[in-house]
Amino acid sequence: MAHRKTTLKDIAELAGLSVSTVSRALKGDTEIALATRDRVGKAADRLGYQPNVFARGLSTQNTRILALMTQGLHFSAFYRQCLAAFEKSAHERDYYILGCSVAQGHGLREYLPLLRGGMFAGVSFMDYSFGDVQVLDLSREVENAGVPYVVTYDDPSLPEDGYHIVRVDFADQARQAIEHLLKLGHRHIAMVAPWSRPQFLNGYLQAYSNTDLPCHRPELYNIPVGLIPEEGLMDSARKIAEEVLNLSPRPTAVFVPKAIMAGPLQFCLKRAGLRLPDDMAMVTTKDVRDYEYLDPPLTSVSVDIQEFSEASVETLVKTIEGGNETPSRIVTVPSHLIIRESCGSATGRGWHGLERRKHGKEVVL
Amino acid sequence: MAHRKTTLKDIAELAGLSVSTVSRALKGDTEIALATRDRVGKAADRLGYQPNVFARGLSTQNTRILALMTQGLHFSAFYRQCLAAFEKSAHERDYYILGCSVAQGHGLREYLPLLRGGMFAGVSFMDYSFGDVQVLDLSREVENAGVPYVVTYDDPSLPEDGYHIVRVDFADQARQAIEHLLKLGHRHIAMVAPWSRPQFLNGYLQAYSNTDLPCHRPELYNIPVGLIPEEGLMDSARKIAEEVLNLSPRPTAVFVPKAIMAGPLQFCLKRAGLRLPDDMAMVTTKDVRDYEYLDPPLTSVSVDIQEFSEASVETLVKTIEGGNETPSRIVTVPSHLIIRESCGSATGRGWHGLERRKHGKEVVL
DNA sequence: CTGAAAGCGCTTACAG
DNA sequence: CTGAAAGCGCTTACAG
Repeated sequence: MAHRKTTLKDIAELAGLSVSTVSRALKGDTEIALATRDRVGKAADRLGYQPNVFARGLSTQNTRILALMTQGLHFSAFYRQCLAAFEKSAHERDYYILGCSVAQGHGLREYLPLLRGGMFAGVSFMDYSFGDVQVLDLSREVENAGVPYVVTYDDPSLPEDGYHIVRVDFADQARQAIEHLLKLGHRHIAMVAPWSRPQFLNGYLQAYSNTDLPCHRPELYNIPVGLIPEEGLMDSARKIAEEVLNLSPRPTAVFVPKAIMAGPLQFCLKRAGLRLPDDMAMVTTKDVRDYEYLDPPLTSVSVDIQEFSEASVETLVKTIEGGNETPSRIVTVPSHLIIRESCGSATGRGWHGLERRKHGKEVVL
Repeated sequence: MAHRKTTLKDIAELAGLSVSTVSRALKGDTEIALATRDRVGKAADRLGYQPNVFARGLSTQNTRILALMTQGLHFSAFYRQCLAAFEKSAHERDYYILGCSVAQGHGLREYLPLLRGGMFAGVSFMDYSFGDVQVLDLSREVENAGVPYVVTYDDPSLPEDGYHIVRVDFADQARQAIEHLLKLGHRHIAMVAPWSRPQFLNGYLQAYSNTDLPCHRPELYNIPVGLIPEEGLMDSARKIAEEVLNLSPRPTAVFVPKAIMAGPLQFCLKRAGLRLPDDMAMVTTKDVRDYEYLDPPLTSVSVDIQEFSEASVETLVKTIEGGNETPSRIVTVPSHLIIRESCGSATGRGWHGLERRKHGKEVVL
């Protein structure tokens, strides 16, 4: 099918040098004469040289292959954008990244032999709940395999010491979102948050208490949702929309930290006859490009994906290269409010701000 | 972070044998005394041995890692089920499989260094159009890297010789679907097919000509669609629904080889006020479990995923292990009609068959 | 500034 | 039936 792959030896022969020199030249070792480095580079290009990842990995004990593990990767636009950003950060450090979708035992069968087989130089666990037993098992596997890892996206059930954590402050996100909505005059705000992230509720309550406004029955206005299978997205959204609309008094805004539901929920609310943003303001999290194309475009509070990925990759690479002695490291990536039109913004279509209009339409789901 | 990985040497020491013997024992070489094999197996288990993929790959020149490349992997339920099935087939042969989502140049940047770096023992190109220049470039890259590959899902623009192809007969799928619909009494049938797969139209026409029924303006009733970005799915579906419903005479059935659109299209048709299956029958392709949970459950014509994956992995592994001399191989995987309720089947809710009812409802999209 | 040599963890002819 | 040895393609002390 094809020519044998070109190796260091081929280059060495072509350039009349030893394999060791070629190896050093290629990695830009300044001990090697500049002229030599040049010559080697040219020869390598001419032969289309690409280092054999396996040989390199064996020799250095660093495969330079990182795994980004999360559940429902590729399902969520946010995860996919993260993967792309991780990739960018990894490449800058001459690492590769492979996205592994590992959810509740599923996908593990696929990656475990590779993990144990020394494939990965490090793994980043993204957006897992370490309260979940399955996830704990997974992390134990990784630990047993002797693979360095970082936990990105935090988790409350994780002790701080002994872990490398790139943290997103969920409570702060909720606080920012709710304060924004309170400032716009909303008083009854529903929240659709992941079951496993109680921090959002803390932030929600904190925002109210910061303003001295009364917080009406938070136990009802906060709607926790579990893991949603891809196929069940619209169905869940419809149910949630129903729940939101049946609250009394009817909320005028909804904060959706369960970001995967934001689009579907918006769709369902519109189908239910609501005019957005007038009848219902919306804020979500995990900002992605797609929010701009939704109607109305979604306001969100989110980490900057690139900044976040950068922090995660940097921490991971430091851990890998620093060896066992790397002190455990906690980084918190800040969250910012990104205002679009879903709360009635100035952008594009006038400022709706405080004047919420009553709607008399029949709501049909 | 963790104990050094256990190696063959560790087992050898524990069992009081040489590394070579341990290596052979572990792969079940019958030359090795059964008692020895046993002892080695026990020792390996006790130490939690897992062979280092890199060392093995280096030594055998076969990394045993396969790549399944397709665009929009994980986006489509079908692709994901395929990945799972490939995985199963691969594992039976002691291979691993990694899913790579590579679309129009995108994702390539990520996988190319790994590909060139000798990571993959083989790659399966799934459901690509080799008429596309980008795809040709990709295949050339793979070829230059000296990596064996198979083309699964066929392509008309591919010459047969010199390729290993696992083929799906698109024309036959269309013929089966349309014949099914014609038999049920439908006379005006819309088709939503991928732009890049003209074979579907051939099958469509053939079904009509087999029955001597007149085929009304196929150039209008066949609606070609291009690549649809994930975010644009519902929008596209809405547009397509509109197009279908504006055809005159209004079709009573639609065949959707662009399978990713089937669910969304069904949803839109329902939202447009149609009663399914009475007002519109539907057949699609790429059968997945999810079809069973849709309302009404979707009839489809499809290859059996496991059979298909098995054929693909088998062909690929033969090519890898057979070396350059493997004769080019073409396998066609048969397609079957899977009848559910979306054409008004006997299952569950009575037989609607020939009596199509007129509907007087307003159609709102 | 460059090269010879050992080693990463495995496999596989080749001896015995 | 088992072992010593070479080799896969790279990296990296260690000499010179």
